[in-house]
Amino acid sequence: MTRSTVLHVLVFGALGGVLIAALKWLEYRWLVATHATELYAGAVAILFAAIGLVLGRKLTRPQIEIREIPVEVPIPMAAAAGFTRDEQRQAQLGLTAREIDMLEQMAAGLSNREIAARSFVSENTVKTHVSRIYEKLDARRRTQAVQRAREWRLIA
Amino acid sequence: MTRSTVLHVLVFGALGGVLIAALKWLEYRWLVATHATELYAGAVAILFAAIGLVLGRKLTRPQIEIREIPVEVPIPMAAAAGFTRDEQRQAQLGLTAREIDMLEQMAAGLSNREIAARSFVSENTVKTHVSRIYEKLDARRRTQAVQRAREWRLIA
DNA sequence: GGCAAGATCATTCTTTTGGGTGACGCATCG
DNA sequence: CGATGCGTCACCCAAAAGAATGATCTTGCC
Repeated sequence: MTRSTVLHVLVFGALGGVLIAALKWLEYRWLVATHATELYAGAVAILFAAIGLVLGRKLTRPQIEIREIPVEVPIPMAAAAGFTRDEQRQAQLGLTAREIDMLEQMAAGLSNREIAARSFVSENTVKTHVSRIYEKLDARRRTQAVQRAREWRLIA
Repeated sequence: MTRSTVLHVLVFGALGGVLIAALKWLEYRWLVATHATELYAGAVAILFAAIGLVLGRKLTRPQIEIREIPVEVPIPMAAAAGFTRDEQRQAQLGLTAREIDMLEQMAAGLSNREIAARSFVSENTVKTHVSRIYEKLDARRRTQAVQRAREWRLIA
């Protein structure tokens, strides 16, 4: 194939393309001329359908879809792990800090001996404290004292 | 006013109505004849606008409007004042209902004698139960058993 | 300085608890 | 029917807890 041959092919191709385009253009003109009303109606239809669509979206109230979204709610400290000693009542009952201390260890399930060891005092001392605690809490037993102390928010 | 007068009024009124209606009809015919295209276009416009509207409402996804509405949520019993026994662990430890029963009374601060009286059994029986509880809870003291039972949610 | 409160310790005595063992009755289950 | 689990009860012994009393020491306060 020579260069001129290639050129010819390209020229004829281009001419063919132009010809087809021209024919299509004429056909289009004829279509527009003969079906003007239908085209007009079509255009109006499309336009108004679009307008209707937009209006339909914009002007109608948004549909409310009730959906429950789980939300993390911070649990109030006081209910979770927090504890506040009722110092009011503690003072009112005349419980000393040391006694509250003993009380906590009693509640932890420690024996007098164990408390004595941990507190670096004699077992007798612990017994004295414990006895006074009973008096103040009006308890007769260890478990009762612990229960009362809990109930009255003197210990956690 | 005589009957005939009334009749005349009615007849003239009717005739007038018919005349007006006729004139309107002619006017309408003329309007339709001269503005056929506009009317056609108008009708199409209205129709398609309606179609667009309907489609816009029906075929599009509903607009979701996320609106957070604070809702009063009942605090779960378990967290508020309620208590749920860890029956899992209870079974796992092999604690019987009777033992839990005793455990609760121990926690209430009752002595073996008191528990015996309230449960209508002998003090010895209570002691047996209590001893078994200690074994199962791996406790050596009353207060310790109560503490463990609380910790493990076996009692309130 | 002296008083009151709080913490410490001891001694004595009683009560309660806890450990160990054995036994009986009653269901349930394989 | 025998095994097992549960609830019941008893007896003995040891340990822990509780009651009562008295004493010392420190600290804060008037």
